[in-house]
Amino acid sequence: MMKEESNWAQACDTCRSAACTVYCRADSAYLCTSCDAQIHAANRLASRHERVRVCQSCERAPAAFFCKADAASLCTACDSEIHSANPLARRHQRVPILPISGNSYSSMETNHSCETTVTDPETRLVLGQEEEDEDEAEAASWLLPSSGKNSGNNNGFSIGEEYLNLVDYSSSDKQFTDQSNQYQQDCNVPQRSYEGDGVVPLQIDESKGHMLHEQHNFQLGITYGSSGVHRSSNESLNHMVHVSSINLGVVPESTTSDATVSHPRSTIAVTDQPPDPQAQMLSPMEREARVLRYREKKKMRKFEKTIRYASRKAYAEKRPRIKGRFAKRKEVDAEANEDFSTMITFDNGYGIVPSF
DNA sequence: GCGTCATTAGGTGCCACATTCAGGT
DNA sequence: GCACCTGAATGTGGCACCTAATGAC
Repeated sequence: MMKEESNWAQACDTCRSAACTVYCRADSAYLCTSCDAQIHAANRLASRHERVRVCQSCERAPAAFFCKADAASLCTACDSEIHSANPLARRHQRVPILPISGNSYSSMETNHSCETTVTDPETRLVLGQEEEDEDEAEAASWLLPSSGKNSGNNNGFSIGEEYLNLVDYSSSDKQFTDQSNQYQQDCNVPQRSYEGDGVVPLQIDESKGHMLHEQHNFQLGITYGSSGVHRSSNESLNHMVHVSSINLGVVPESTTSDATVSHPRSTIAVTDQPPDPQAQMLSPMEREARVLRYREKKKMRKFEKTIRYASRKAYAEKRPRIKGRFAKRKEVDAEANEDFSTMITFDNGYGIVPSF
């Protein structure tokens, strides 16, 4: 398939002028936000097309997972690449990205922010557009222009042997989502475990939750046991909760629970197509460079701390501390008095009158 | 529906400590 | 190449108090 020349991102199959943001499985087409909204709002049938967000790293393949720590949607290849880089990255919790259906971007918002839930579909669309514009601008800053990278439908990473894993990964991924769905149906809890800040699958039976996470990790090619780094799912999850909530600057709000992913189905088949041969031309150095740029960008964007209440900040700054911890004013006063009396005694010993 | 009061959850900065990483031997 | 040590870098917990949100009336 010939694509319009673009230096860095998969072009929209419809307008061929904007970078694609979603992949429509029914149409087998990569679409930009506006075309997606236009096409899938045309009629009821079209509105039921399932779309998945395009990988934010390579921008060339449908995203399969959302990394909560990095706040990024990643295709299987990028996910595997990035999260096998180091032990810390391995701990990032990723959840399967559910397809978007209907003419809204609610799932995107769910995946990419924990901000106030917008119920109005039109407003959602606008917000989605703004977000996409930001994403596009962001992507331009870290994606490398490389020859022949806009000619395929898949991710731009050389996968080679990895692809073999990904095929299995992809097929088993469906198992994963099917099991997840089955459980949700059994418990009548719609997508509870994918809730905004609720990184920990709160209501999942321990054995099932463990099984699901183990399977997920297995699919991602992550092995904990052999290196003695094995952690229980609870342990790792608890760890990730803190990382994600602090490092991402995600501020839980009262409306967070409303951000539940609402897709009735969660079938994911994002690696159906074989990898684009040209996309495999990227050297390991280029891949690493991309990953590094991606991480840098995410770090800059997400690690900024958000101050919601300046008044609280002001109080916190004024608040007395003992070894960095907030201290009770009484204790501080008592300590100050003790110091004061000690000082007086000490000073008096030398016959010096303290001047306060 | 509106106002008042009580209760509660969560946000805030800084430091000590823990953990991880890199480099040297 | 491996193990061990050391210092640097990074991540995390915990504290008290105040405010916003929430519920009851």
